[in-house]
Amino acid sequence: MSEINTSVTILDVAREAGVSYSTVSRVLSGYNYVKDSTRERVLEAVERLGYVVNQQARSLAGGKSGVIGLLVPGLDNGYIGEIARGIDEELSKSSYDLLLYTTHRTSTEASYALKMTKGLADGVLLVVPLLTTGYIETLREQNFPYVLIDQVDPNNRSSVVDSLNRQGAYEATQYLLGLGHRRIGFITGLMKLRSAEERLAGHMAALRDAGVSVEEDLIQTGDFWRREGYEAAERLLNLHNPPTAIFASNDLSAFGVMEAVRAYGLQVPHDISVIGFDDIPQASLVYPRLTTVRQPLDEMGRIAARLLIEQIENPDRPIRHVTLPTSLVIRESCQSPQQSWLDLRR
Amino acid sequence: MSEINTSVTILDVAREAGVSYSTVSRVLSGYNYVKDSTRERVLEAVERLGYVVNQQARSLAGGKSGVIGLLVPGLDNGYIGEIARGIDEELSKSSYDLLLYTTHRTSTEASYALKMTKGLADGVLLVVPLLTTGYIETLREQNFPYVLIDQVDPNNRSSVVDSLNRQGAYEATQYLLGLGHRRIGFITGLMKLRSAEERLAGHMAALRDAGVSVEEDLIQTGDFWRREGYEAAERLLNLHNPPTAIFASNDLSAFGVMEAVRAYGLQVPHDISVIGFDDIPQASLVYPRLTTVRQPLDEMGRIAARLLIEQIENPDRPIRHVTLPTSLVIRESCQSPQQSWLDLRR
DNA sequence: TTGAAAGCGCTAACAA
DNA sequence: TTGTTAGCGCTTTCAA
Repeated sequence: MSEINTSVTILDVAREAGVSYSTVSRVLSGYNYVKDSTRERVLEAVERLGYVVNQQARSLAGGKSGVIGLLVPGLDNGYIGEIARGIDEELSKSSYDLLLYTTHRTSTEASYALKMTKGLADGVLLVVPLLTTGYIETLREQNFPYVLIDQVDPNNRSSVVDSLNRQGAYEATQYLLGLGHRRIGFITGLMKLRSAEERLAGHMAALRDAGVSVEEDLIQTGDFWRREGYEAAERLLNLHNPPTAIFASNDLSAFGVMEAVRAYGLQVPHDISVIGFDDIPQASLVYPRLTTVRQPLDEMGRIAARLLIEQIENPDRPIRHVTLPTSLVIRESCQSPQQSWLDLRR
Repeated sequence: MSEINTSVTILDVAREAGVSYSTVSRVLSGYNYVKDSTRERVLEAVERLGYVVNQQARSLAGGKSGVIGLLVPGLDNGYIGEIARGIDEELSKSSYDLLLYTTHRTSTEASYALKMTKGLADGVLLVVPLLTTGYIETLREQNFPYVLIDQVDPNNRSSVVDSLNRQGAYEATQYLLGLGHRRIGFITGLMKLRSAEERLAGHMAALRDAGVSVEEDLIQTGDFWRREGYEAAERLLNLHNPPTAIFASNDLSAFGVMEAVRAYGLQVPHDISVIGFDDIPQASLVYPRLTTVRQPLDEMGRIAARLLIEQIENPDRPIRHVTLPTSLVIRESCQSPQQSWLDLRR
């Protein structure tokens, strides 16, 4: 290996400034008991040599990395992007860097999470579906700072930032009922996830409270992805007596629904109303613009980042659970049921 | 899996396995000359103690961090997201982790870039507008691996992955001309950037080659953002003799154009055709679906990541410049000019 | 206010 | 095939 390593270390700076290298370290880490003239000389030397601190060494010696880990399933849906934006925004106000891990549904979350605890990161933000919760326990036992975003620790022992899924879904269904819909198709999310469960529960509760009976056929299983949304919508449209409105458990699957509706030669919202959940940026770009339940994703990210930093800098802080409100964003994908296309076909 | 304990080091593993700790190191770094029985004993001890390697220490000692830095302006446009997806996909096939830096237009790129060279990352991917190129020189001088994405080193001494901006723009304009448009508005990108320059050049060339005279009013300055797209479109629509088509230098500003057109009570494509550049995911979600020049962003990310890894693992590799083709994606936002709304108003 | 020195956990010569 | 031993660049006692 013939690399010329031109890297300047504090030793060089020390020599240049004519002080010991621990003094340089003190100046650089903002230690206060340094004579002003010394500090100045050191800073000058730093400048002159173009010295840049080596983070690795600093973290190894100091036990802190200045890095916050973010564990997400992948980058391929607006949902994660919004959360990441919020996190990034908050971190840019601090001195923490962001180390991004995508698990790509390979269920290696646990190993990533543990890797971060070993020096790589000072804390970790988890947006990962908790399919296996074992490592959460491990993080907790090791007293390693972490915050869950949009998911819940079944044991209620973790800091969490989420939103009122159940209530959001309740309001969405209420809205559809208010428009006059009685046959409402519902496409679930990935039912292993708490949020999916809660959205379904909110929907059912709204129906129940309105005295509308629940038909099993109208509840179709989805997984929060567009494709499943499409297919679940097909199943709904193929029913003997199809719904006049479809509530998809997130925007991505709502897009799939809209596609399916179009593929059936029907129109949103004239023939079928569609409502989503999340309000990712694309929701206001699709045609017709999607009516949906807004989850303040970016804010969830921001708050989670803030909680995490607090926890890192003050380890005794008790865990916190922050739940943000959702809100119904009414756009153009819903209307009162018209004379049904089904009737027309009869 | 047995319980994980943070403070387990290779020393503990060595003791547990009854070998020296360098032997443990050998086993863990996949060194081959280890007796099978020894390897087994070590691995067992690792398992039993729940040992996880400390990356910081490993990188400090080994001179490699296993991290690739990604420097981007921000996460708030589909463009970066697509590139990041490609990068992430490629990295997930390797053993590199991704450290994400967003500069938030604070022009601190240089310091981030240098920070990464000091142990934090083994190489860096830059998607940042090169407003100041000084640090690129520094990277190069230090022989630190880096690859530029969608931007060009004016000195031609860097590895680059980009696409045929000029030709893409040429084809887009040609397409509009083919539809019969003669008054085509053009909204530039941020003109400090090479890509913006090239797209304008392609547009002009197509006009010239078709013998269509260029009117200065029809070229409006934008900055690749939606808002400027909107405002530039307004300026075009306010012209005494407005265009029948608008070519925006990227999709984001094309969305702004569509909004402006709608705000003027006009319809895309009936009254005004709109064409974009990039083909970010949203382009096929807007209404009408946007006709645009596709840049294979995810592939650019993938290739850049691959080039970077090659360069890291084989420092003598010469720099490379990969230029990917663009392609016109015809959707629904363009049509032949109709009897103009302008005429109607007269 | 400063310097000396002991690590942080690991890799990689060099010996054995 | 394995052990010994320097460091990697920095932080942080402990003394002075």
